Amino acid sequence: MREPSPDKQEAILATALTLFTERGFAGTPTSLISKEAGVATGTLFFYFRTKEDLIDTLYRRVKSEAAQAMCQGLDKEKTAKDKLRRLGKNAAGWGIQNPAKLKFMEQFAYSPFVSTSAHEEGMSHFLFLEDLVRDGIRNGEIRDVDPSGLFCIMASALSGLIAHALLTDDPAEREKIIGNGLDFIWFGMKA
Amino acid sequence: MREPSPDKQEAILATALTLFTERGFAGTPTSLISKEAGVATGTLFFYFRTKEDLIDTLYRRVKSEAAQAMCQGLDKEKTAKDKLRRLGKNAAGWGIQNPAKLKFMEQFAYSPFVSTSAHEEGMSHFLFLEDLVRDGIRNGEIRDVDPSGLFCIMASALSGLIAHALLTDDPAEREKIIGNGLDFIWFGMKA
Amino acid sequence: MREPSPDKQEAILATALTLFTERGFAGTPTSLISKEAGVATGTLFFYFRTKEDLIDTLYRRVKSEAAQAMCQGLDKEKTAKDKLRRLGKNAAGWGIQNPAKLKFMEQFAYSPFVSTSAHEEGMSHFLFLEDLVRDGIRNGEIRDVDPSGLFCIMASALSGLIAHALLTDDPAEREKIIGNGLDFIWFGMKA
Amino acid sequence: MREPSPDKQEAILATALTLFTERGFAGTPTSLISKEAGVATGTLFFYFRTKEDLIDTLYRRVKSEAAQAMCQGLDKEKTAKDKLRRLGKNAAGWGIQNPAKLKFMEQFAYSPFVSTSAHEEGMSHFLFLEDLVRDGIRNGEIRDVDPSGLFCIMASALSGLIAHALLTDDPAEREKIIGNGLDFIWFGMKA
DNA sequence: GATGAATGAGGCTTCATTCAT
DNA sequence: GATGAATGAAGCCTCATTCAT
Repeated sequence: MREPSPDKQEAILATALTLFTERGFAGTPTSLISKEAGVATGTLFFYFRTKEDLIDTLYRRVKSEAAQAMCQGLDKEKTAKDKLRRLGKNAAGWGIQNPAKLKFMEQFAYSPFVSTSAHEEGMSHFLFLEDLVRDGIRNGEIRDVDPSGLFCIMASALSGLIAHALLTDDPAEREKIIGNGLDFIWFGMKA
Repeated sequence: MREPSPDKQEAILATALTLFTERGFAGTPTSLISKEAGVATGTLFFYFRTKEDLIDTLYRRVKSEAAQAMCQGLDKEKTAKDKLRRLGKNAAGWGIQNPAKLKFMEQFAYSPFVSTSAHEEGMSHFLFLEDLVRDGIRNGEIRDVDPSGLFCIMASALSGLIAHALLTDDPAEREKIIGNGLDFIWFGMKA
Repeated sequence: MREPSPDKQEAILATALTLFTERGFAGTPTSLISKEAGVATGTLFFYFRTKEDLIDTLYRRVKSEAAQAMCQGLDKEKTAKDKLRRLGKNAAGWGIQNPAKLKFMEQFAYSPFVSTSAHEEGMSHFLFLEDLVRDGIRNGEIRDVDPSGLFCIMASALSGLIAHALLTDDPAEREKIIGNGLDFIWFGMKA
Repeated sequence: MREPSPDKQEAILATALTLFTERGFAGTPTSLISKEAGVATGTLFFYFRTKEDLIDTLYRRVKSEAAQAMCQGLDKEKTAKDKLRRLGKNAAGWGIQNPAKLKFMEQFAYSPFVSTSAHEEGMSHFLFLEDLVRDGIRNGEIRDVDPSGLFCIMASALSGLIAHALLTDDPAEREKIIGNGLDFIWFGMKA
């Protein structure tokens, strides 16, 4: 029990995720995090040098987890259309399963509290998406316009879509919303 | 803004806008705002009861200004397609002219520092957009799916588009990016 | 009363002097200083940016005051012998009148809590003493050896002398101790 | 001292000596001492009950070692003059060989971090010096004034002398400085 | 003997806000 | 209206010390 206990570190991270999304970064005292996580003040600073270090670690993790969730089964799809649809479904599914993490990502995507390096690392996990768009253009499935622009809009649209899907609790309706949203995105992109 | 201004309230608002976007809300002491605005500490609290009151006022103003900018000449357009295109151009144009205000809006769109009432008031200026989508569906120009979903994705896509257009300094290229982006959105929506 | 009140700053300095000598620098919380000085926590940091700034200011003041006290009437004396004796009496007199300041000087003379620059400034007030020794050597009153060495030993001896004189409360005995001590120093220096 | 040492207690003491003189007592966390000494945090507290206990032990040791060094060959000298000169040379020699220990002694001579009892014990090793002065007075070699006053000034002067000798690296010059300084002291004391 | 994760009191400092002038 | 000295609650973080392993 006195060996490095991943439990405490995990408890701190999980608590911080919730509190940061609920109350914002500056609105969440480290003392509250440690109290809610059931550890002592000092313990938080044993695992994370500073409060910034804590949110940075959290940001990297969440971004990385989100990226991984989006990739599931992506290589099984052949066409760009299918890949994008699978991607969109993965993203929507993950976002709906992990609304706190999603909200955290959106809230801190432009936050000055997250270090530049963490922002960059977070971004890096999603670069493959741009290649995906590029490939679709090359083989004629997707409209031949600036791929980074397409990608950027697609990402924004997807995020809006998930946010909207989260407004309902009915799985069937969600399914429909997501389907319609992915149609929107695909019609916007296809050649 | 950094010179002794005849209108101290405006100086405070302008300075706060810049500093909040550059350093975040909690990262910006009111003392810094008053110093940069060239007024005394107490003066800020004469015009704004609290720091929250200041950001709230700012938020309402910026949202309202953005909404007004988007409406320019909207009633001159007849079809939903033309209305949406005009709208998109207005939005992109305003965002590019006022990047600080745009960044401020995005950064504080989900911020707990802005009061719920300010958020609601901000949102209210954009409700007419949903009607616009609804009308388009009614007359067959726009795909017949849940209008609020369409609107939500459209807004997100537009925001991503502007952010992307801001990355370049070349007006011609911007024009092209915006054109492509508006195409994306229209193809995603049209019947 | 809301105009810059030298009273509060002075109260803080006086309280800090006492507490630092009684309890050491690190042993004295800033909260204790402000409480004893009758001001709020924040007031201390309004007048002194940091705790280090406070001790630095104190150090500069005390050193400067001590130096000034030692110079009193020095130019009225003609010979090096008389000058040194007057100097020694001044020093002893000041030290006995201001034991807290003296203790403070000794305690923080080598302290890493006082900045190098404050140490240097403090030292600078006493450089004239070395010239005094140098003059004495030149006119043959003082032994012709390295003046900075002589000065250094003289200063140490003087400090030990005052510390010893402070052990008694009887003014007459003090007078004798100081007289004997100054003899010691003079016999050690004279040609 | 910085390699894994067979004797951890000694490693801790040696490291603490250096760090305390370099950074002060309060400026040196026990965690830093144990890290630099190459032991675990807990190990320090196995050998020393508290941080105060550590500095106390160190103080007693250093004072005792210094006293012992000063006594070397003292009984071989016959006259008070010779005894004092030998004493001075011993002290200067030791101080120059052990500048860290000397600095430590001076820095903590009045420190509230060192317990009263350690201060007293440290002082006790030097009491024989006062007897030495007393004997010199009795047999007419030394001026007949209060012996404790003489002793006190002598000690201070000696300390200043060593500090001054440490400023140069040239052994020959040091020799001269020490010689001159011991002359100063002797002339100040002799009958 | 030795380790180092865990503790929590307490330190320094910031900063929104007030109010006498 | 405007000022800025003054306030004190509250935040982040350090660090001496413990104790299960």
